[in-house]
Amino acid sequence: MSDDTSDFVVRERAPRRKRTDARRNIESLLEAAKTVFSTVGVDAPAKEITDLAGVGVGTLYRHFPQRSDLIKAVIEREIDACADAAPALAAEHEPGVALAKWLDRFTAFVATKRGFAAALHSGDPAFDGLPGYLMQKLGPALESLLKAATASGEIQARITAQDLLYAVAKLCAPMPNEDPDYGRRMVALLVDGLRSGESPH
Amino acid sequence: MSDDTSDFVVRERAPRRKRTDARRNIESLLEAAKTVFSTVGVDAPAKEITDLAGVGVGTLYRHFPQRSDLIKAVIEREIDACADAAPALAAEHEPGVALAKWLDRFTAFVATKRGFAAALHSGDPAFDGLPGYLMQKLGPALESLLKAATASGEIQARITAQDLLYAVAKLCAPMPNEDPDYGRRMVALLVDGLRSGESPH
DNA sequence: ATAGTTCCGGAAAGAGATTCCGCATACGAC
DNA sequence: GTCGTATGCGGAATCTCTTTCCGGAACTAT
Repeated sequence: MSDDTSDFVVRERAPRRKRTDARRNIESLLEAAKTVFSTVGVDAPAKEITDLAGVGVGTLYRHFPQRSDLIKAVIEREIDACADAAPALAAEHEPGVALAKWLDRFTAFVATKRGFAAALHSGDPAFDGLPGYLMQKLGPALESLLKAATASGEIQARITAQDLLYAVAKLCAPMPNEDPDYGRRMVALLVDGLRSGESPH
Repeated sequence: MSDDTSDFVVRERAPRRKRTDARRNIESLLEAAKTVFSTVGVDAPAKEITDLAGVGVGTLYRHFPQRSDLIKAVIEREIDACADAAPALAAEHEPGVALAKWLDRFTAFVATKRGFAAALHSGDPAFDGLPGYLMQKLGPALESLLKAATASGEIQARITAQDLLYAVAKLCAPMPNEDPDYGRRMVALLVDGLRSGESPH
Protein backbone atom coordinates (compact mmCIF):
# COMPACT_ATOMS: atom_id res chain seq x y z
CA MET A 1 0.00 0.00 0.00
CA SER A 2 2.71 2.45 0.98
CA ASP A 3 4.76 1.11 -1.89
CA ASP A 4 5.92 4.21 -3.74
CA THR A 5 4.96 2.75 -7.10
CA SER A 6 1.36 2.21 -6.13
CA ASP A 7 0.25 5.36 -7.88
CA PHE A 8 1.49 3.97 -11.13
CA VAL A 9 0.00 0.52 -10.85
CA VAL A 10 -3.42 1.99 -11.37
CA ARG A 11 -2.43 4.04 -14.36
CA GLU A 12 -2.90 2.38 -17.73
CA ARG A 13 0.49 0.86 -18.27
CA ALA A 14 1.78 1.81 -21.68
CA PRO A 15 2.25 -1.71 -23.07
CA ARG A 16 5.88 -1.37 -24.11
CA ARG A 17 5.64 -1.17 -27.84
CA LYS A 18 6.15 -4.35 -29.80
CA ARG A 19 9.64 -5.63 -30.30
CA THR A 20 11.19 -4.50 -33.54
CA ASP A 21 11.76 -8.00 -34.84
CA ALA A 22 8.14 -8.78 -34.19
CA ARG A 23 7.00 -5.77 -36.18
CA ARG A 24 9.37 -6.66 -38.98
CA ASN A 25 8.01 -10.18 -39.10
CA ILE A 26 4.42 -8.99 -39.17
CA GLU A 27 5.37 -6.75 -42.04
CA SER A 28 7.00 -9.60 -43.94
CA LEU A 29 4.01 -11.82 -43.33
CA LEU A 30 1.54 -9.27 -44.64
CA GLU A 31 3.66 -8.64 -47.69
CA ALA A 32 4.08 -12.34 -48.36
CA ALA A 33 0.40 -13.02 -47.77
CA LYS A 34 -0.59 -10.33 -50.20
CA THR A 35 1.57 -11.88 -52.87
CA VAL A 36 0.53 -15.46 -52.20
CA PHE A 37 -3.15 -14.59 -51.94
CA SER A 38 -3.16 -12.94 -55.32
CA THR A 39 -1.09 -15.72 -56.83
CA VAL A 40 -2.37 -18.96 -55.36
CA GLY A 41 -5.54 -17.73 -53.72
CA VAL A 42 -6.69 -17.10 -50.18
CA ASP A 43 -6.73 -20.80 -49.43
CA ALA A 44 -3.04 -21.20 -50.07
CA PRO A 45 -1.20 -23.36 -47.53
CA ALA A 46 0.21 -21.44 -44.61
CA LYS A 47 3.67 -22.83 -45.28
CA GLU A 48 3.73 -21.06 -48.62
CA ILE A 49 3.32 -17.76 -46.86
CA THR A 50 5.71 -18.36 -44.00
CA ASP A 51 8.40 -19.58 -46.38
CA LEU A 52 8.09 -16.51 -48.54
CA ALA A 53 8.13 -14.33 -45.46
CA GLY A 54 11.14 -16.20 -44.12
CA VAL A 55 9.62 -17.01 -40.75
CA GLY A 56 8.46 -20.13 -38.96
CA VAL A 57 4.84 -21.23 -38.87
CA GLY A 58 4.65 -20.48 -35.20
CA THR A 59 5.26 -16.84 -35.95
CA LEU A 60 2.33 -16.72 -38.33
CA TYR A 61 -0.04 -18.25 -35.81
CA ARG A 62 1.15 -16.04 -32.99
CA HIS A 63 0.36 -12.85 -34.85
CA PHE A 64 -2.63 -14.14 -36.77
CA PRO A 65 -4.29 -16.88 -34.74
CA GLN A 66 -7.06 -17.26 -37.30
CA ARG A 67 -6.62 -17.30 -41.00
CA SER A 68 -9.33 -14.69 -41.21
CA ASP A 69 -7.15 -12.35 -39.15
CA LEU A 70 -4.48 -12.49 -41.82
CA ILE A 71 -6.91 -11.98 -44.66
CA LYS A 72 -8.57 -9.12 -42.86
CA ALA A 73 -5.23 -7.48 -42.16
CA VAL A 74 -4.14 -7.78 -45.78
CA ILE A 75 -7.37 -6.28 -47.06
CA GLU A 76 -7.33 -3.47 -44.53
CA ARG A 77 -3.80 -2.64 -45.48
CA GLU A 78 -4.80 -2.45 -49.12
CA ILE A 79 -7.68 -0.22 -48.20
CA ASP A 80 -5.27 1.98 -46.31
CA ALA A 81 -2.97 2.15 -49.32
CA CYS A 82 -5.92 3.16 -51.42
CA ALA A 83 -6.84 5.90 -48.99
CA ASP A 84 -3.26 7.15 -48.87
CA ALA A 85 -3.20 7.45 -52.63
CA ALA A 86 -5.82 10.18 -52.54
CA PRO A 87 -3.72 13.05 -51.16
CA ALA A 88 -0.80 11.99 -53.31
CA LEU A 89 -2.88 12.07 -56.47
CA ALA A 90 -4.47 15.34 -55.44
CA ALA A 91 -1.05 16.90 -55.11
CA GLU A 92 0.14 15.80 -58.51
CA HIS A 93 -2.87 16.29 -60.74
CA GLU A 94 -5.71 18.58 -61.61
CA PRO A 95 -8.67 17.84 -59.34
CA GLY A 96 -10.70 16.16 -62.08
CA VAL A 97 -7.83 13.97 -63.18
CA ALA A 98 -6.97 13.11 -59.63
CA LEU A 99 -10.54 11.96 -59.05
CA ALA A 100 -10.57 9.83 -62.17
CA LYS A 101 -7.23 8.29 -61.37
CA TRP A 102 -8.20 7.52 -57.85
CA LEU A 103 -11.43 5.85 -58.90
CA ASP A 104 -9.43 3.82 -61.35
CA ARG A 105 -7.22 2.68 -58.55
CA PHE A 106 -10.15 1.81 -56.35
CA THR A 107 -11.79 -0.08 -59.20
CA ALA A 108 -8.65 -2.09 -59.71
CA PHE A 109 -8.61 -2.98 -56.06
CA VAL A 110 -12.20 -4.18 -55.99
CA ALA A 111 -12.01 -5.92 -59.35
CA THR A 112 -8.78 -7.78 -58.93
CA LYS A 113 -8.93 -8.77 -55.34
CA ARG A 114 -10.88 -11.93 -55.51
CA GLY A 115 -10.17 -12.37 -51.83
CA PHE A 116 -12.17 -9.27 -51.06
CA ALA A 117 -15.42 -10.41 -52.62
CA ALA A 118 -14.88 -13.93 -51.37
CA ALA A 119 -14.36 -12.69 -47.83
CA LEU A 120 -17.47 -10.56 -47.93
CA HIS A 121 -19.61 -13.43 -49.09
CA SER A 122 -18.04 -16.13 -47.03
CA GLY A 123 -20.52 -15.65 -44.24
CA ASP A 124 -17.70 -15.64 -41.73
CA PRO A 125 -18.61 -13.00 -39.11
CA ALA A 126 -14.93 -12.16 -38.84
CA PHE A 127 -15.34 -10.07 -41.96
CA ASP A 128 -18.44 -8.23 -40.89
CA GLY A 129 -16.47 -5.13 -40.10
CA LEU A 130 -14.83 -4.80 -43.49
CA PRO A 131 -17.50 -2.83 -45.32
CA GLY A 132 -17.57 -0.39 -42.45
CA TYR A 133 -13.81 -0.09 -42.45
CA LEU A 134 -13.77 0.57 -46.15
CA MET A 135 -16.44 3.22 -45.85
CA GLN A 136 -14.76 4.91 -42.96
CA LYS A 137 -11.35 5.03 -44.59
CA LEU A 138 -12.26 5.63 -48.19
CA GLY A 139 -15.31 7.81 -47.66
CA PRO A 140 -13.36 10.88 -46.50
CA ALA A 141 -10.62 10.26 -49.05
CA LEU A 142 -13.05 10.26 -51.93
CA GLU A 143 -15.00 13.09 -50.43
CA SER A 144 -12.04 15.43 -50.49
CA LEU A 145 -11.28 14.58 -54.10
CA LEU A 146 -14.89 15.06 -55.02
CA LYS A 147 -15.04 18.37 -53.25
CA ALA A 148 -11.91 19.64 -54.93
CA ALA A 149 -13.15 18.63 -58.36
CA THR A 150 -16.46 20.28 -57.71
CA ALA A 151 -14.82 23.44 -56.49
CA SER A 152 -12.69 23.67 -59.59
CA GLY A 153 -15.83 23.32 -61.67
CA GLU A 154 -14.64 20.19 -63.40
CA ILE A 155 -17.55 18.12 -62.23
CA GLN A 156 -20.90 18.70 -60.69
CA ALA A 157 -21.47 16.79 -57.50
CA ARG A 158 -24.59 14.87 -58.25
CA ILE A 159 -23.69 12.06 -55.95
CA THR A 160 -22.30 11.62 -52.47
CA ALA A 161 -18.98 9.98 -51.80
CA GLN A 162 -20.74 7.18 -50.02
CA ASP A 163 -23.12 6.40 -52.84
CA LEU A 164 -20.32 6.55 -55.36
CA LEU A 165 -18.20 4.15 -53.35
CA TYR A 166 -21.00 1.66 -53.03
CA ALA A 167 -21.93 1.95 -56.65
CA VAL A 168 -18.39 1.32 -57.75
CA ALA A 169 -17.96 -1.52 -55.33
CA LYS A 170 -21.09 -3.25 -56.54
CA LEU A 171 -20.49 -2.59 -60.20
CA CYS A 172 -17.02 -3.99 -60.04
CA ALA A 173 -17.74 -7.03 -57.94
CA PRO A 174 -16.28 -9.62 -60.24
CA MET A 175 -18.73 -12.10 -61.73
CA PRO A 176 -17.68 -15.19 -63.62
CA ASN A 177 -18.07 -14.94 -67.37
CA GLU A 178 -18.40 -11.22 -67.28
CA ASP A 179 -16.21 -9.00 -69.30
CA PRO A 180 -13.51 -8.20 -66.77
CA ASP A 181 -13.47 -4.65 -68.03
CA TYR A 182 -17.19 -4.24 -67.59
CA GLY A 183 -16.82 -2.67 -64.18
CA ARG A 184 -14.21 -0.24 -65.35
CA ARG A 185 -16.40 0.89 -68.22
CA MET A 186 -19.41 1.32 -65.98
CA VAL A 187 -17.43 3.46 -63.63
CA ALA A 188 -16.02 5.51 -66.46
CA LEU A 189 -19.56 6.10 -67.57
CA LEU A 190 -20.49 7.17 -64.11
CA VAL A 191 -17.65 9.64 -63.91
CA ASP A 192 -18.41 11.04 -67.34
CA GLY A 193 -21.89 11.58 -66.07
CA LEU A 194 -20.47 13.78 -63.38
CA ARG A 195 -18.61 16.04 -65.78
CA SER A 196 -20.44 19.24 -66.15
CA GLY A 197 -21.46 21.23 -69.20
CA GLU A 198 -20.72 18.97 -72.10
CA SER A 199 -23.82 16.82 -72.34
CA PRO A 200 -27.13 18.66 -72.51
CA HIS A 201 -29.22 16.42 -70.25
CA MET B 1 -11.45 -56.23 -89.92
CA SER B 2 -13.87 -58.92 -91.02
CA ASP B 3 -14.97 -59.31 -87.41
CA ASP B 4 -18.76 -59.21 -87.53
CA THR B 5 -18.98 -56.77 -84.63
CA SER B 6 -16.70 -54.25 -86.26
CA ASP B 7 -19.62 -52.14 -87.38
CA PHE B 8 -20.64 -51.67 -83.78
CA VAL B 9 -17.24 -50.90 -82.37
CA VAL B 10 -17.27 -47.59 -84.16
CA ARG B 11 -20.77 -46.66 -83.03
CA GLU B 12 -20.95 -44.73 -79.78
CA ARG B 13 -21.52 -47.47 -77.26
CA ALA B 14 -24.53 -46.69 -75.09
CA PRO B 15 -22.81 -46.76 -71.70
CA ARG B 16 -25.21 -49.02 -69.84
CA ARG B 17 -27.08 -46.67 -67.59
CA LYS B 18 -25.90 -46.22 -64.05
CA ARG B 19 -26.71 -48.86 -61.51
CA THR B 20 -29.76 -48.09 -59.45
CA ASP B 21 -27.95 -48.21 -56.14
CA ALA B 22 -25.46 -45.72 -57.50
CA ARG B 23 -28.22 -43.35 -58.49
CA ARG B 24 -29.86 -43.76 -55.11
CA ASN B 25 -26.60 -42.93 -53.37
CA ILE B 26 -26.04 -39.87 -55.49
CA GLU B 27 -29.52 -38.77 -54.56
CA SER B 28 -28.86 -39.29 -50.86
CA LEU B 29 -25.58 -37.43 -51.09
CA LEU B 30 -27.12 -34.42 -52.79
CA GLU B 31 -29.91 -34.32 -50.25
CA ALA B 32 -27.50 -34.65 -47.35
CA ALA B 33 -25.13 -32.08 -48.81
CA LYS B 34 -27.93 -29.60 -49.22
CA THR B 35 -28.86 -29.98 -45.58
CA VAL B 36 -25.32 -29.87 -44.26
CA PHE B 37 -24.31 -26.94 -46.47
CA SER B 38 -27.14 -24.82 -45.18
CA THR B 39 -26.52 -25.90 -41.60
CA VAL B 40 -22.79 -26.03 -41.16
CA GLY B 41 -21.65 -24.29 -44.32
CA VAL B 42 -20.04 -25.35 -47.56
CA ASP B 43 -16.78 -26.11 -45.81
CA ALA B 44 -18.33 -28.76 -43.62
CA PRO B 45 -16.26 -31.94 -43.23
CA ALA B 46 -17.03 -34.56 -45.82
CA LYS B 47 -17.75 -37.12 -43.11
CA GLU B 48 -20.69 -35.06 -41.95
CA ILE B 49 -22.27 -35.42 -45.35
CA THR B 50 -21.52 -39.07 -45.94
CA ASP B 51 -22.79 -39.99 -42.48
CA LEU B 52 -26.05 -38.20 -43.05
CA ALA B 53 -26.35 -39.79 -46.47
CA GLY B 54 -25.55 -43.18 -45.02
CA VAL B 55 -22.71 -43.97 -47.39
CA GLY B 56 -18.96 -44.34 -47.14
CA VAL B 57 -16.52 -41.58 -47.99
CA GLY B 58 -15.36 -43.49 -50.99
CA THR B 59 -18.79 -43.19 -52.51
CA LEU B 60 -18.74 -39.45 -52.14
CA TYR B 61 -15.39 -39.13 -53.84
CA ARG B 62 -16.33 -41.49 -56.63
CA HIS B 63 -19.34 -39.47 -57.66
CA PHE B 64 -17.96 -36.05 -56.81
CA PRO B 65 -14.18 -36.14 -57.17
CA GLN B 66 -13.89 -32.46 -56.38
CA ARG B 67 -15.74 -30.67 -53.68
CA SER B 68 -16.76 -28.09 -56.23
CA ASP B 69 -18.56 -30.84 -58.14
CA LEU B 70 -20.78 -31.47 -55.15
CA ILE B 71 -21.46 -27.82 -54.54
CA LYS B 72 -22.21 -27.21 -58.17
CA ALA B 73 -24.56 -30.18 -58.28
CA VAL B 74 -26.43 -29.01 -55.19
CA ILE B 75 -26.83 -25.50 -56.53
CA GLU B 76 -27.92 -26.68 -59.94
CA ARG B 77 -30.48 -28.94 -58.36
CA GLU B 78 -31.86 -26.01 -56.37
CA ILE B 79 -32.02 -23.96 -59.51
CA ASP B 80 -33.92 -26.79 -61.13
CA ALA B 81 -36.34 -26.92 -58.22
CA CYS B 82 -36.86 -23.20 -58.56
CA ALA B 83 -37.59 -23.56 -62.25
CA ASP B 84 -39.99 -26.42 -61.63
CA ALA B 85 -41.91 -24.31 -59.15
CA ALA B 86 -42.97 -21.93 -61.89
CA PRO B 87 -45.51 -24.11 -63.71
CA ALA B 88 -46.83 -25.41 -60.40
CA LEU B 89 -47.44 -21.90 -59.09
CA ALA B 90 -48.92 -20.84 -62.39
CA ALA B 91 -51.42 -23.66 -62.18
CA GLU B 92 -52.53 -22.83 -58.65
CA HIS B 93 -52.65 -19.04 -58.60
CA GLU B 94 -53.70 -16.02 -60.53
CA PRO B 95 -50.87 -14.96 -62.86
CA GLY B 96 -49.95 -11.92 -60.77
CA VAL B 97 -49.88 -13.88 -57.54
CA ALA B 98 -47.95 -16.68 -59.15
CA LEU B 99 -45.34 -14.21 -60.33
CA ALA B 100 -45.01 -12.64 -56.90
CA LYS B 101 -44.79 -16.00 -55.18
CA TRP B 102 -42.22 -17.27 -57.58
CA LEU B 103 -40.03 -14.19 -57.17
CA ASP B 104 -40.31 -14.66 -53.44
CA ARG B 105 -39.08 -18.19 -53.83
CA PHE B 106 -36.21 -17.12 -56.03
CA THR B 107 -35.31 -14.36 -53.60
CA ALA B 108 -35.21 -16.83 -50.77
CA PHE B 109 -32.88 -19.03 -52.76
CA VAL B 110 -30.45 -16.26 -53.57
CA ALA B 111 -30.60 -14.65 -50.14
CA THR B 112 -30.29 -17.68 -47.94
CA LYS B 113 -27.84 -19.72 -49.91
CA ARG B 114 -24.57 -18.36 -48.73
CA GLY B 115 -22.94 -21.10 -50.71
CA PHE B 116 -24.22 -19.60 -53.90
CA ALA B 117 -22.68 -16.18 -53.49
CA ALA B 118 -19.53 -17.70 -52.05
CA ALA B 119 -19.19 -20.05 -54.99
CA LEU B 120 -19.68 -17.25 -57.49
CA HIS B 121 -17.00 -15.12 -55.90
CA SER B 122 -14.59 -17.87 -55.01
CA GLY B 123 -12.70 -17.44 -58.24
CA ASP B 124 -12.77 -21.19 -58.78
CA PRO B 125 -13.32 -21.66 -62.53
CA ALA B 126 -15.39 -24.72 -61.68
CA PHE B 127 -18.27 -22.38 -60.98
CA ASP B 128 -17.96 -20.29 -64.09
CA GLY B 129 -20.89 -22.02 -65.70
CA LEU B 130 -23.35 -21.34 -62.90
CA PRO B 131 -24.62 -17.90 -63.92
CA GLY B 132 -25.26 -19.24 -67.39
CA TYR B 133 -27.04 -22.26 -66.04
CA LEU B 134 -29.22 -20.09 -63.86
CA MET B 135 -30.09 -17.81 -66.72
CA GLN B 136 -30.84 -20.65 -69.04
CA LYS B 137 -33.08 -22.49 -66.60
CA LEU B 138 -34.77 -19.62 -64.84
CA GLY B 139 -35.03 -17.21 -67.73
CA PRO B 140 -37.76 -19.11 -69.58
CA ALA B 141 -39.53 -19.98 -66.32
CA LEU B 142 -39.80 -16.35 -65.30
CA GLU B 143 -40.58 -15.30 -68.81
CA SER B 144 -43.70 -17.46 -68.95
CA LEU B 145 -44.92 -16.12 -65.62
CA LEU B 146 -44.23 -12.60 -66.73
CA LYS B 147 -46.03 -13.12 -69.99
CA ALA B 148 -49.08 -14.61 -68.30
CA ALA B 149 -49.27 -11.78 -65.81
CA THR B 150 -48.95 -9.24 -68.57
CA ALA B 151 -51.61 -10.94 -70.66
CA SER B 152 -54.04 -10.94 -67.75
CA GLY B 153 -53.39 -7.22 -67.37
CA GLU B 154 -52.17 -7.57 -63.80
CA ILE B 155 -48.81 -6.06 -64.56
CA GLN B 156 -47.21 -4.12 -67.32
CA ALA B 157 -44.05 -5.66 -68.65
CA ARG B 158 -41.58 -2.84 -68.22
CA ILE B 159 -38.67 -5.18 -67.84
CA THR B 160 -37.34 -8.33 -69.43
CA ALA B 161 -37.08 -11.60 -67.61
CA GLN B 162 -33.33 -11.47 -67.91
CA ASP B 163 -33.01 -8.00 -66.45
CA LEU B 164 -35.36 -8.86 -63.64
CA LEU B 165 -33.44 -11.99 -62.77
CA TYR B 166 -30.16 -10.14 -62.67
CA ALA B 167 -31.62 -7.30 -60.69
CA VAL B 168 -33.05 -9.63 -58.10
CA ALA B 169 -29.89 -11.66 -57.92
CA LYS B 170 -27.75 -8.60 -57.34
CA LEU B 171 -30.13 -6.93 -54.95
CA CYS B 172 -30.36 -10.00 -52.80
CA ALA B 173 -26.72 -10.91 -52.74
CA PRO B 174 -26.22 -10.99 -49.01
CA MET B 175 -23.86 -8.37 -47.58
CA PRO B 176 -22.58 -8.37 -44.03
CA ASN B 177 -24.22 -5.85 -41.77
CA GLU B 178 -27.09 -5.37 -44.12
CA ASP B 179 -30.67 -5.84 -43.06
CA PRO B 180 -31.25 -9.42 -44.17
CA ASP B 181 -34.71 -8.44 -45.35
CA TYR B 182 -33.36 -5.61 -47.44
CA GLY B 183 -33.28 -7.68 -50.59
CA ARG B 184 -36.80 -8.92 -50.14
CA ARG B 185 -38.09 -5.39 -49.67
CA MET B 186 -36.28 -4.14 -52.73
CA VAL B 187 -37.76 -6.89 -54.83
CA ALA B 188 -41.23 -6.26 -53.45
CA LEU B 189 -40.78 -2.66 -54.49
CA LEU B 190 -39.73 -3.74 -57.92
CA VAL B 191 -42.77 -5.95 -58.33
CA ASP B 192 -45.09 -3.27 -57.07
CA GLY B 193 -43.58 -1.08 -59.70
CA LEU B 194 -44.68 -3.53 -62.32
CA ARG B 195 -48.31 -3.51 -61.23
CA SER B 196 -50.32 -1.42 -63.58
CA GLY B 197 -52.91 1.26 -63.03
CA GLU B 198 -52.67 1.99 -59.35
CA SER B 199 -49.84 4.48 -59.13
CA PRO B 200 -50.13 7.54 -61.33
CA HIS B 201 -46.54 7.86 -62.51
C1' DA C 1 26.15 -6.02 -18.46
C1' DT C 2 22.03 -8.13 -16.63
C1' DA C 3 17.39 -9.30 -15.55
C1' DG C 4 13.07 -9.75 -17.38
C1' DT C 5 10.21 -10.03 -21.18
C1' DT C 6 8.76 -11.08 -25.53
C1' DC C 7 9.19 -13.59 -29.49
C1' DC C 8 11.03 -17.23 -32.58
C1' DG C 9 11.44 -21.78 -34.96
C1' DG C 10 10.10 -25.94 -36.07
C1' DA C 11 8.83 -30.54 -34.17
C1' DA C 12 4.76 -32.89 -32.97
C1' DA C 13 -0.05 -33.69 -32.59
C1' DG C 14 -4.53 -33.18 -34.66
C1' DA C 15 -8.04 -32.78 -38.23
C1' DG C 16 -9.64 -33.46 -42.43
C1' DA C 17 -9.12 -34.74 -47.40
C1' DT C 18 -8.19 -38.23 -50.75
C1' DT C 19 -6.74 -42.76 -52.37
C1' DC C 20 -6.96 -47.56 -52.80
C1' DC C 21 -8.47 -52.14 -53.12
C1' DG C 22 -10.79 -56.43 -51.63
C1' DC C 23 -15.55 -57.43 -51.40
C1' DA C 24 -20.53 -56.86 -52.56
C1' DT C 25 -24.18 -56.01 -55.68
C1' DA C 26 -26.76 -55.18 -59.81
C1' DC C 27 -27.25 -56.11 -64.58
C1' DG C 28 -27.53 -58.76 -68.84
C1' DA C 29 -27.11 -63.13 -71.26
C1' DC C 30 -28.47 -67.58 -71.50
C1' DG D 1 -32.98 -69.15 -62.25
C1' DT D 2 -27.82 -68.91 -62.54
C1' DC D 3 -23.66 -67.31 -64.03
C1' DG D 4 -20.13 -64.03 -65.56
C1' DT D 5 -18.83 -59.59 -65.50
C1' DA D 6 -18.85 -54.74 -64.94
C1' DT D 7 -19.83 -51.51 -61.65
C1' DG D 8 -20.11 -49.64 -57.24
C1' DC D 9 -19.28 -49.89 -52.16
C1' DG D 10 -16.98 -49.17 -47.56
C1' DG D 11 -13.67 -47.68 -44.74
C1' DA D 12 -8.76 -48.36 -43.41
C1' DA D 13 -4.58 -46.23 -44.77
C1' DT D 14 -2.25 -42.34 -46.36
C1' DC D 15 -1.33 -37.75 -47.22
C1' DT D 16 -1.72 -32.75 -46.60
C1' DC D 17 -2.38 -28.90 -44.12
C1' DT D 18 -3.54 -26.80 -39.66
C1' DT D 19 -2.66 -25.69 -35.00
C1' DT D 20 -0.31 -26.24 -30.62
C1' DC D 21 3.60 -26.14 -27.75
C1' DC D 22 7.89 -25.14 -25.54
C1' DG D 23 13.07 -24.71 -25.13
C1' DG D 24 15.91 -21.36 -26.41
C1' DA D 25 17.16 -16.88 -28.83
C1' DA D 26 16.62 -11.96 -29.20
C1' DC D 27 15.20 -7.57 -27.67
C1' DT D 28 14.48 -3.82 -24.11
C1' DA D 29 15.01 -1.24 -20.04
C1' DT D 30 17.83 -0.35 -16.25
